[in-house]
Amino acid sequence: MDSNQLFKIKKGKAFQDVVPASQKNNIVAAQLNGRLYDLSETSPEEGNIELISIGSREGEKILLHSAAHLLANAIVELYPDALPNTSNEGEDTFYYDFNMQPISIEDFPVIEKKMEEISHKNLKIEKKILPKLKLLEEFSGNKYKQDKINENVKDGSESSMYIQGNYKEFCRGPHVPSTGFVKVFKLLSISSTNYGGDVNKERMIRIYGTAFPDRKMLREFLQRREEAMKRDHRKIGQEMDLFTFDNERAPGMPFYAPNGAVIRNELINYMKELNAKSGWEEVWTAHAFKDIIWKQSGHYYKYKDDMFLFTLPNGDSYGLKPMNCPGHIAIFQRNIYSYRDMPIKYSEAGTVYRYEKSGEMGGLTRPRGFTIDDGHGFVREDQIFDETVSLLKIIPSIFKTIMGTDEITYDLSVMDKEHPENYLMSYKCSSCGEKFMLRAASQEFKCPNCGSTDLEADFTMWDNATENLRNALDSLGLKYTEYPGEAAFYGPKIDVHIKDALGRQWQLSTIQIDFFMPGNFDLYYIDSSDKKVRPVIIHRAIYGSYERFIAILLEHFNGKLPLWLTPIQAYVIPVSENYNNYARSINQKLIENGIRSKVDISDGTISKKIKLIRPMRPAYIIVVGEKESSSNSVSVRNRNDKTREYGLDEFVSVVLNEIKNKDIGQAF
RNA sequence: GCCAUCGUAGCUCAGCAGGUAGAGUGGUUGAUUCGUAAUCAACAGGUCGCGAGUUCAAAUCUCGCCGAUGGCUCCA
Repeated sequence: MDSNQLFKIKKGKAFQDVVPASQKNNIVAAQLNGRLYDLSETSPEEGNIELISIGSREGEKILLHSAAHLLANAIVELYPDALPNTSNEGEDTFYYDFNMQPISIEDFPVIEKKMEEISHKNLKIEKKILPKLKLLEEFSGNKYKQDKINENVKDGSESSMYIQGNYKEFCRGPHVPSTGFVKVFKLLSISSTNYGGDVNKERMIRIYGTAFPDRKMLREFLQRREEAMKRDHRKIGQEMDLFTFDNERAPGMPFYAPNGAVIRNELINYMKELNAKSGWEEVWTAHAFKDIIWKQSGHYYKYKDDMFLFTLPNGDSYGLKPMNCPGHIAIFQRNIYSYRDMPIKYSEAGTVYRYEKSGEMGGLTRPRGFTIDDGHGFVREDQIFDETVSLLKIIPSIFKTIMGTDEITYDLSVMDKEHPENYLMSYKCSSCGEKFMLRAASQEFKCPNCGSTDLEADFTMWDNATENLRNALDSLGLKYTEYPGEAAFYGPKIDVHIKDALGRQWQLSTIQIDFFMPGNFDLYYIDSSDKKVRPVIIHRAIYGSYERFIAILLEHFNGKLPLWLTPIQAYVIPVSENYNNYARSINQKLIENGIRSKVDISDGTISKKIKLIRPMRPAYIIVVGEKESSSNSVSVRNRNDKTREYGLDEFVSVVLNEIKNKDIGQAF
């Protein structure tokens, strides 16, 4: 990526006059005091400006943005009835929403041709400042633009409009100086959306595209895209024979075939190990509960449309668990606890069922039944810090071990103190002194004891929990971003994101503080002065869900999982029938050593067998014939198609070591 | 739930101006006994997602349903 260059500018001078002649085709905008300007604008003050090159991060964004406008320009020329709404830019792509007749990707060539045409004309992109009323007039035929103007421009004030040829756009800018700057672009896909993202409003057509400074970058982008497609976990899952879906009889429910069950079980076992080390005790809870528990937990009222609910012939109403916490709470409630017993920490590979709407499902990433590495810690308020630290210590090491990545980011979601009514808060009644909890936005705002509405909010619990999460992050020196207003209504939380091999961010782990459930279930422990005290629940998941995590791992590793997770660790092929027995004995020896091995004594050539087994991504393919059988050795082929000879015992120990160390790469 | 596209053999896909299905691969059997990405041959495999309609005739056209994919919304 290009770096931007610094220049001095005087007040009132046009930015474009500062651009060196040799750079005219490369510079798209200027930045002064953190604000971006079009090159055609004049500087409001004297200062140092940064010239934004088309290849820089900001430049790319401007390019994508301008490409979106180029698309809209082409669309209105080709489809005069089309009403452009709004555009947006992502990492490498842009989209533009239109209210227009349905089109398909078959129309792309024509649209792209029109875009090219406009680009070739190299129309100047001009900025015009107009008063609000004038702007509304300019866009009188487009209610979307008018809405946008009304939303963004105060009455009596002014804003900018951009003009390229006959096309005008209400926009803040900046843009590239002329349409000719957008010369390498491609339309990618089409989808639909609703105006303002509101399902009740009219449907819009969203067209996605991309643009780059040069052809090479576009080509690379398309290759990366294709690679990501090839790595789709559904495709890899089929090639490796990991799982299947029975769309007719159990839509949205993943079924693990033996190979997939291996991966799942290895991950579960690893989590069990980690839980044991950090004091999270394994429990097990049932899958079906009478609906009273979901009514008590509050899930019923909020999520009943998204739950699997059923009534038996005798009238009993049940629901499949959409969450594991009530089950863990039920276990917690079997006993009475002293403050000395706390924390009580339960964990379970807990399968939950959520009736995701038909369009919301997707492979393993969004199934209707999935298993969470769920944990619920029942803790004293003063234990939040320690428990959070302990989780935050373990989480990065887990992902380092499994995925080999250090690229982890942390989000701290806290309450929006301007709007305490959105959260479950402690209140003290000013007239009777009663203390209680209440979520003002969804409950009647009055004292449950005397009915007074003179209530005093008490932020202590929230402040304390938030401070503990913050301190936990700080004490480990972890960088994090704080998001006010993003907390759940029942408590603050920390989310952990991992970047995969394709550069995508995934939210995996979560640590949530919950003040709500303990109240719903009237949980308590006995403190040192013999009083009942409400514990706080810490919800935690590290992988998130096994299904989603497996999908992420498959795409991250392109199916070539670390050996300990690999379903077929060794695949033995004899050179001919004459060596079937030797091949069998190798296979047997590997299996006896706990290595997942298979032997292929079917009729066929080695080449063919290798060809057919490769998509299954066995870690090591072992070919044996005369040479090996006479020297008790194996010829081993790794996933990079390199081969190497090993004595049998040596190979076994190499493999066992690789498994034990959970190595990311192969032994050779 | 909404919009778009799609649903043909275990898998990948062809057939769709309407005339009741075809390839490759996998499977089985036989021949071959083979040194690291497809040995040869024969055979078996499908009520063309489900249901209705139009028609003498539907995989093909129409409608409804069920599913899948990409988005939107949602994601405790």
